[in-house]
Amino acid sequence: MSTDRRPYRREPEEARREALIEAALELVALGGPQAATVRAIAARAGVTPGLIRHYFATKEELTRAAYRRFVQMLTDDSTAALRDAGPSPTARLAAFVAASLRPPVVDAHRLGLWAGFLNTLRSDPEMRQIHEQGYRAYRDILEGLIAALPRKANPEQCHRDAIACNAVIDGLWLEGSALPQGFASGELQAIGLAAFSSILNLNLKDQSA
Amino acid sequence: MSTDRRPYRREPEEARREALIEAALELVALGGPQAATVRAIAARAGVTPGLIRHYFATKEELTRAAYRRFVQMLTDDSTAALRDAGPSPTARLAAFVAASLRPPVVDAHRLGLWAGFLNTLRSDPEMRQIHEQGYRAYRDILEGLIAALPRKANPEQCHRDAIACNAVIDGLWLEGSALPQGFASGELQAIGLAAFSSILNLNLKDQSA
DNA sequence: GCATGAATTATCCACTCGTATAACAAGACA
DNA sequence: TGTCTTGTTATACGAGTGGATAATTCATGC
Repeated sequence: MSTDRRPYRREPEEARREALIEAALELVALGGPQAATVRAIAARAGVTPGLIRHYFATKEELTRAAYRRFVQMLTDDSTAALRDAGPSPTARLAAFVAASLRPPVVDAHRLGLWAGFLNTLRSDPEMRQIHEQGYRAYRDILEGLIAALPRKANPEQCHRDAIACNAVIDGLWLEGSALPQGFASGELQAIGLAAFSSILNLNLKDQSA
Repeated sequence: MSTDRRPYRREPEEARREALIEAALELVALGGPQAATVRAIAARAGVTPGLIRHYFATKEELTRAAYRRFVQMLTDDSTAALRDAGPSPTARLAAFVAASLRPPVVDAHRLGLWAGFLNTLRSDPEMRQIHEQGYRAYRDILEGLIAALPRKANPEQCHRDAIACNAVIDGLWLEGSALPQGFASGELQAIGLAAFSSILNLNLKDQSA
């Protein structure tokens, strides 16, 4: 008798983990954490449910890995712009801000993810820790860029400025992600640069890459 | 034998509906939609699960009623400040902005609610409609306040300004709600008023109530 | 070819969810 | 005080889902 078993390919470990994490993130973004069931994740990743436990001891572990990756993505995409930026501190900050306020960082999908995970953080302390690490890392980068600016400002001032600037980015990010049609191309970045200029008392507007 | 049945009081219809809606909102805020089960809602409202169907034909109906109330709350709390504001258009706008950027509108609880409902909107068209009605109502109020300002601006300009100003409020709201400790008392409102002043090219900062 | 372990299949068990219904009693009204 | 209405409780169902597991099979590198 023919056992019509589903054909499959053996993938390298990293690729599989990757695919599972990716699938989990997509599901959370689309339907919240309750949509990211083991079965749904497996289906979306193109494998069968049993396989998940081959790579992750428990579903929580997968969830955490997914969230870790999400947080990482946010900072990575903003930081990537720094590589191509010149040495000028002003230009580097401008590039960072601009990158944080355009796709793929600004994206409805990511907003959905963010919202989906938000109240997961309340219950799971480990998730919360991942969150806070990521948040701090992002703000530290921003604070470093601000501290390098050619202006008179002591460390405390830089710290407070970083908090305010971070708030501006977060707010604009939310707005741009929630209402993609509300802003013309580049408008969000222009608003952000203007706000930074006014907070930091210098001109970033002509520095954007 | 003694049937130790739970003692209870008969409440007026409105009070019960109110309590159930309130309980549902609290649960969504705390743990997302998946936490707002019929049983949990009933427990939090101090009744037994069966009662819910006495007031709401289905759970969806309760969920929608809850969301309707949430959306209403957001605009109501901002609009309330208009009642005590003077007749000056500038002062009225300032009062509206300030009210939108302080508790109880700015509140971690409300952010949790907002996030919890976000990806419910995607699946349920009726929920989406409630959302859009509420959003438009809010922005219409804002646009009305802006149109009343003593300045040279045609309706199209007012419309675009309203969108931008709305974005500022939303962004700051998010930021203030997510990081309550990040802002001193009144700081958020000050930032908002400054941003409005710059967008609308007039001075709102000395108008706040 | 053979051994290895990645991937499949099938199933379990517990639990939760929303819903339905019948019995009960609180409070209004006579 | 007695009776009626209906708000409220209690109980249960039936379906479905959740994550987890154990055994089986076959793709692949050596």
